[in-house]
Amino acid sequence: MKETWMAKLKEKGMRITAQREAIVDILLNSEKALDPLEVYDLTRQSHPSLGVVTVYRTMECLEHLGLLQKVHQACGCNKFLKLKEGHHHLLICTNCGKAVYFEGLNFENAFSEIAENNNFLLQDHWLQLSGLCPRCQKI
Amino acid sequence: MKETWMAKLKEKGMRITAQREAIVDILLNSEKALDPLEVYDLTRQSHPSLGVVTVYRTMECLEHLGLLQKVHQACGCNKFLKLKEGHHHLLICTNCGKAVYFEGLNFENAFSEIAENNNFLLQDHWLQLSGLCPRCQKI
DNA sequence: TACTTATTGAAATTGATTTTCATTATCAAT
DNA sequence: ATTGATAATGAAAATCAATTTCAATAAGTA
Repeated sequence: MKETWMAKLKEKGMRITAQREAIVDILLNSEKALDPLEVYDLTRQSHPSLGVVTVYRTMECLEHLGLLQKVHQACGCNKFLKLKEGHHHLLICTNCGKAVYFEGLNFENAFSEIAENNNFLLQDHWLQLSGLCPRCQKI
Repeated sequence: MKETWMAKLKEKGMRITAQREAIVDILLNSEKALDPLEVYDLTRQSHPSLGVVTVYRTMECLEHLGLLQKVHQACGCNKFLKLKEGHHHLLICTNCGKAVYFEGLNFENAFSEIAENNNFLLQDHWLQLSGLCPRCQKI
């Protein structure tokens, strides 16, 4: 996974640096969406000299490369999650933030119909479920 | 409509002021979601001495009273729209921002099933469609 | 190894939002 | 109507996230 990400960076002419590797490590190992300042704090534990700006810039790149996806939550709208190819709908734990991509669902037709009924030309949709993950239900 | 809103303010022990009336007018007459600074600019056209702080505070109250709903869009996550009772799903124009509540849709069961499949306890869901409104399709 | 150029991080800047506080205005009780 | 308690207002200061600037540094190719 990490190899894929670093290869994609290189492919775009970007350089592999210790900072970028550390940031990527944090993002790939997190099961919840993180905002730049959270990534900054986590990454600095192993890389204290890291600057915030680098985190902002790196995360912006990763989003443009299609490796990260922006996730909106009650606790903030600047959170990013590793993108799973082909999946855009998330189930998010309201307690710990754990995010899971779910599948086996096709609402496209229903959405188109609604748009038509309102004379809109459908371009996109946004669906997100939230609740308690298995672990947080037990606490 | 405005009477209902002002009555609700009064009911909660809040006072009716010229500023609040002006802000409520703007929000009730807008067919798109607005953020505090947009409301500030629009309201100042008829009420130049208005302060930004008052707009922030008033909108926060209106949200707590259940009269305004927060709407997240590509163009910002601090936008507020008058809440239509019982409706939470929106169709939003990507060009002009026009927002329409739609109905005739019940995904509750499908959503519950997805949550169950992932061992999550469903608490909430968030669905928003976006596209071009009738007017913007013609431009 | 040297050199080109992308990357970095500190500091300054911006822009939105919040807090503070003295002044003003609302509204209930006279 | 007048008064008075107190809610509301708005200017200014403070805060906080995010962006820009720029000189120093490091990556990776030649």
